[in-house]
Amino acid sequence: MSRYIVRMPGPRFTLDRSSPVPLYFQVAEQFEHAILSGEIAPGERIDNEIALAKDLGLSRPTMRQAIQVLVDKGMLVRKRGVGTQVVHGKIRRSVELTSLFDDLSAAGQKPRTEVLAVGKVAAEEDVAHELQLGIGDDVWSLERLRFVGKQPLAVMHNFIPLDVVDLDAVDLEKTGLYAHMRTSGILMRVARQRIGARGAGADEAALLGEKKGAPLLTMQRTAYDNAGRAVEYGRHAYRPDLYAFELTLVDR
Amino acid sequence: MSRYIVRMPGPRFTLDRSSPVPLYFQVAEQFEHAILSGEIAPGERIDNEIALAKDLGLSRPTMRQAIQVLVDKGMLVRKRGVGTQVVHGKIRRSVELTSLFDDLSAAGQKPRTEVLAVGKVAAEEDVAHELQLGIGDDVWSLERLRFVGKQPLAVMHNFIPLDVVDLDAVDLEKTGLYAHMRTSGILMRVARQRIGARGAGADEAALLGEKKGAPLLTMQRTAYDNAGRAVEYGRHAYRPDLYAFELTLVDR
DNA sequence: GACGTCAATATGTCAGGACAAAGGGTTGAC
DNA sequence: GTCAACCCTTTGTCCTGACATATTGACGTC
Repeated sequence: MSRYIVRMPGPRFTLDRSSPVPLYFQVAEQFEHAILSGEIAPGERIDNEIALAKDLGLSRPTMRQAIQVLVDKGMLVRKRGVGTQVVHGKIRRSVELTSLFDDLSAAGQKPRTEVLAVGKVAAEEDVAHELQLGIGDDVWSLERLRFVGKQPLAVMHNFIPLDVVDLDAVDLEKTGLYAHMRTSGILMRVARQRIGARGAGADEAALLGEKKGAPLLTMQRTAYDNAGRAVEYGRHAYRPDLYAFELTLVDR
Repeated sequence: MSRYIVRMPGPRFTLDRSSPVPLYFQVAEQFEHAILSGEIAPGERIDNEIALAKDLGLSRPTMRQAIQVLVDKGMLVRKRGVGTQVVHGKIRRSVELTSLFDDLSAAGQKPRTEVLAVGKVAAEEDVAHELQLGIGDDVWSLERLRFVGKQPLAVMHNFIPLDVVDLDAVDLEKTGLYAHMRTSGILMRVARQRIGARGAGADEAALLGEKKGAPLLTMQRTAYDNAGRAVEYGRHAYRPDLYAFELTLVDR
């Protein structure tokens, strides 16, 4: 195993060329850590690509690729003729292709799920349209109520084509829908989301402990796999006092 | 001017090497067009990078860069050992660093803006915190009401540090805040958004033609420039029957 | 002293080549 | 007939090298 330790003006970087982790990614990771820890301050300029590449024993394209990762994350900004500088230390993780369950788990909370109904139903027009099926075709319908602590947080209604997964023998109160789909070999690559708001219906209000007509945050999501096949369509409603969507935008 | 016309299995691509537009971008644009027009169908596999590069008279890195642009947009998916295929023909433009004004203008609508109040106010705690200022420091405060057609769509309240722009001599009913900031040399590169919902207050309700307590879609945004300086903080409320946020997520 | 010009600097773009790794299909042994 | 081993295809990673272009600051001229 060849292992280089490089000393730089600011941080110390370690490269492991025997690792399966790509070199550009190793560099990006350590740069990110140095920025997040404040070792490199926002506004500060980092060394130019050529010098960095030379110091680390890398080629310039590889060094550029590493920097590009952080530029895409919105942590660095490049300016031709000037250099590359740190924009902002604490970038929140951008909205990703994860579920509320994942989000809460990552936040260290203990989400609880109550399955209200699972079964096959005939697809209504909008469901059929989103899932690229015919109207009236059978699809899985899954209604769940999500709690955080003891408080009801969201009602979630998902529709899934029958040939994507089998929901019969699954304990969806424990695994989470997305986790189950992933372990079933369904790889979701692209999703379209629509975030809006509306007043709570009577049934939703009862489930969420709100009054009828109370404002709810809504999200509709259609997820597609590698082949462009629609594999999931969900309509969710969140209590706005407990949940909001955060995202970081980067202009490129 | 050298101009090559290349014939391919599917589409015909044109490269202009004398153009200031980068080659990889020219290729990406034409690929995108071919996909959006349906010339290349979703699910279809495109030629491998090496063949494409050869056909177009480009190097493989340049060809890869072109494909990468569309992968980042979520239109193409790469699989090692397999190939690159079209995921989804109609990707909506992802949420970008633009304003509602830009969005509506692009959609061909005629947005109208009514400035409710402009002036300097002492920053409250949350405003000061978001803009990295001291509590009580003077900031620009701008309240506007946005119409689409004759219908009120959103109330927008923006706060801007005094040293970023001068709002006194500006006709904000015509230009739009973001457009004015751009022409003032303010380049916004990163923004953090938080999307939620709540009930309308009495004043908002009156402005938007809704009842008090009616559900509103809310968005808070803090925008930063190249140097990581906070240049704008906005609190907006939208009528949910007229507006929603759409975004496309790509898992990478 | 003001202004235009030029050089230094740094990123942007592009070429061409090499090997590694993953996925899928084929072939072969049992 | 089944399953493992092998090979082919294609993308992933990395290298060296070169020129273009935007920005800044220094220098020189007027």
